[in-house]
Amino acid sequence: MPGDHAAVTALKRSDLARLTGCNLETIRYYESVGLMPDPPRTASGHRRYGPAHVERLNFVMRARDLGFTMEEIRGLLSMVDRGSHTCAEVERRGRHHLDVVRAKIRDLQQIETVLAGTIARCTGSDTPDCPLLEVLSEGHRETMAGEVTPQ
Amino acid sequence: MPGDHAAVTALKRSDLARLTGCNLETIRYYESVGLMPDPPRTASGHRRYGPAHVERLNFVMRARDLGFTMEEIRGLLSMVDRGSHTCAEVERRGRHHLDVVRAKIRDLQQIETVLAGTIARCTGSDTPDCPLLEVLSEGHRETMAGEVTPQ
DNA sequence: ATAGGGTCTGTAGCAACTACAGGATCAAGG
DNA sequence: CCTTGATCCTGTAGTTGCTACAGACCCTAT
Repeated sequence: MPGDHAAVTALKRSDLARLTGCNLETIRYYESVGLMPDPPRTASGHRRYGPAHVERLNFVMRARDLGFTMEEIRGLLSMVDRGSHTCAEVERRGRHHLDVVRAKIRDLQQIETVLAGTIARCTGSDTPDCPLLEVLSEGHRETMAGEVTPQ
Repeated sequence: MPGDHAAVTALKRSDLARLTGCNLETIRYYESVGLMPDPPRTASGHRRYGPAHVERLNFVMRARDLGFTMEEIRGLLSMVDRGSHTCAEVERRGRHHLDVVRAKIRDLQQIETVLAGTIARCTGSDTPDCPLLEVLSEGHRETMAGEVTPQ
């Protein structure tokens, strides 16, 4: 009789990876950093996951897709886990993250402007003279893309 | 008689850092990864820099400000060092980088759209119900911010 | 001569994974 | 029942682009 009742719905790590699209190793990583709970194990030590783990991992991956840092995700999850979350607090954190995203967009747009404008002056010829190299060689740093948020 | 003729214009690492605005440790790092050449040393092993090093470091920092990866910067520099660069080739690499920058902008704008739209539905109240948490809990990953370029 | 700075090296840490080595275990076929 | 190949386990190293520290030198000024 292979497997008991509980094991019928139990998922191996590879199943969880397949179901969520998450990398196999990343699941173990999320476990090690506390984003995923330690799952129950078989007698021989193999992880067994249930529907709750699928939901949890999907939450993490969707937050990741929205660019939340692991620290932010950990914060959101621990609020939810403690049941101590309010819409106001989640919104506050969301807005903060939105500010960060918008700052990154602005930085990248600044880069795009300089880069596109410079490349537009390129001749595409086989001569060594090149507007882009000139900008890199003689441009003033402070007018290019001021101290950018770490990507 | 302190210092010979050559040493009059010689810069210490801290001088180079101050002149360029580059972090002191980063200079050594750039040296270790081959972006900066090994500078001449005093008898006791202290690095001494000249104007060429200032220019080189400024080039690296401006390229960094434009979001070029170290691999790309290395490539540009080695072309210039060999004197084998052409505007056409530099432009090609610049355009490639521009494509990457634009892809990042698109990804972030996608994130911004979802995030801003979701947060706009937040009530800011002390209830646990929250549109953002709902999106993270039940949203479909493929409609959020499709497989993003690694930031 | 000595006190305080600066410099030297090597190494560890950050985010957020990804990948491998080397061993244990599972599941299916013969 | 046993073998074989796939999967699982753990720990650890690599990635990018730095930054920071420890502990040992060295340099300069008083």
